[in-house]
Amino acid sequence: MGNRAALMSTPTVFVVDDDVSVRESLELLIQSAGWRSETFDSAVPFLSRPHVAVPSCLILDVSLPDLDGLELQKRIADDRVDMPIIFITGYGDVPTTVRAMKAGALEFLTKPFVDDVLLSAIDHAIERSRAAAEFAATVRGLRERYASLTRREREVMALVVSGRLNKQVAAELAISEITVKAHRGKMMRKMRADSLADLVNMAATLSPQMRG
Amino acid sequence: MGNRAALMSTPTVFVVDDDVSVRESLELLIQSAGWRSETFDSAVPFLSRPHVAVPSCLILDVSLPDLDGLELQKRIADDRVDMPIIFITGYGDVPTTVRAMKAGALEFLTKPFVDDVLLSAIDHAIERSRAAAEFAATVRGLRERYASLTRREREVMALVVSGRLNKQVAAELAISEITVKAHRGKMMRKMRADSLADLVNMAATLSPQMRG
DNA sequence: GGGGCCATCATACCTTGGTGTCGGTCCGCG
DNA sequence: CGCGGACCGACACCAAGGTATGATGGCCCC
Repeated sequence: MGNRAALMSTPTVFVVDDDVSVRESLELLIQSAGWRSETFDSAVPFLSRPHVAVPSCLILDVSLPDLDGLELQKRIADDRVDMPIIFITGYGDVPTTVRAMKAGALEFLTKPFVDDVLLSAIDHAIERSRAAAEFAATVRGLRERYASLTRREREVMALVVSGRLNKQVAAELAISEITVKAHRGKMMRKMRADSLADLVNMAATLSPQMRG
Repeated sequence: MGNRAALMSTPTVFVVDDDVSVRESLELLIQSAGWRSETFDSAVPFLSRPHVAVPSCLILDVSLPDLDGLELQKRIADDRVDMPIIFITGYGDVPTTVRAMKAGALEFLTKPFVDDVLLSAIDHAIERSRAAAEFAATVRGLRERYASLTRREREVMALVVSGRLNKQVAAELAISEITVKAHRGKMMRKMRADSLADLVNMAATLSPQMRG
């Protein structure tokens, strides 16, 4: 138990702001609060940085020399779902704030802000990042298993989770019931589902990917 | 089919704003777009108005004489989940905007705004209201059925949706398997679930209420 | 041509789920 | 006190799920 904290990797707080004095003071604040920090003076270098495998968040200035903050937010929306964004800005207007929040920003702060407000926002962000990463990993695992199914197995799975009996599945696919059982068994093993309830929940989590 | 539109009740747009000229112009705008409208000069009278049974939304001024807009939003958050809020304000500041959006506001507009922007916001709001009302009705139905279960039936349901076999349920509850079957059958009928898959989905929808 | 994968089906066997009927105890309520 | 409901359980019976073994044929690729 003693070295568990040492083994856990430290969350990273990214900062993208074109003002060097802001970067420096934020870096100091972040590191003194016990997180790792990495700063960038514009969006493009940040985008080319490889992803990290630890909980993280992004403190992002709205106005930037290359891509502005909202653009950057759009770029990483699909890409890094486990990196919540905290916006900071010198002169914030309402429409920009609304756009940022609608696009899923966790927080939107105007400079100057109280340090504690930012620190607690980071706290929340890291916590959310952790949860999002965990969920993403689950979904990734499920998608891999689903991808390993054959077409028939997928068809059987879809009908089974919708509550059809083997007999009905057989009728809808115009095959015999025993064949359905074969597909079903193989599918359950591939999905590593150890009960129908399990499978239904998996399908619910997967439902966005199952349609596409 | 011909009189179906006539039978469908018209969505209602509520307006709470202390400026009479705003109320009047909004009323005109809303009604000319084909919706019903009801206006209030402050929060309290609005709160005492009975709920409507049609899709609806609320156009809400941030600053009001009695309860301010954010307070009112808090009050109706649990109460009227099917009434999305569109904020309007003369002098909007960023922190207020953030609070409103975090609390689930659909839109936050600063006066003066383009009519079309508001109209399309109302469109979205009504659509969301419709969906929310439908979902709420589903949940209400499920909760009623769940409430009609006896304690034992609920215990059996919880174990069944977690993937346990009747045999295992019997062991965990220290009763015989045949009794589990009896409870299970009665529970399925009461819940109007016609397959295990069905029940698992119901339980997923109900899960917030099942814990509490 | 052979090996691998997929899909199909069959036979046989066992487990699990589901229902109906019947009977019993306990408890609370009018 | 009697009634209803919850809870428990047994017997019987049938439907559905699950697995093992084995076999056939199509297809693709080396």
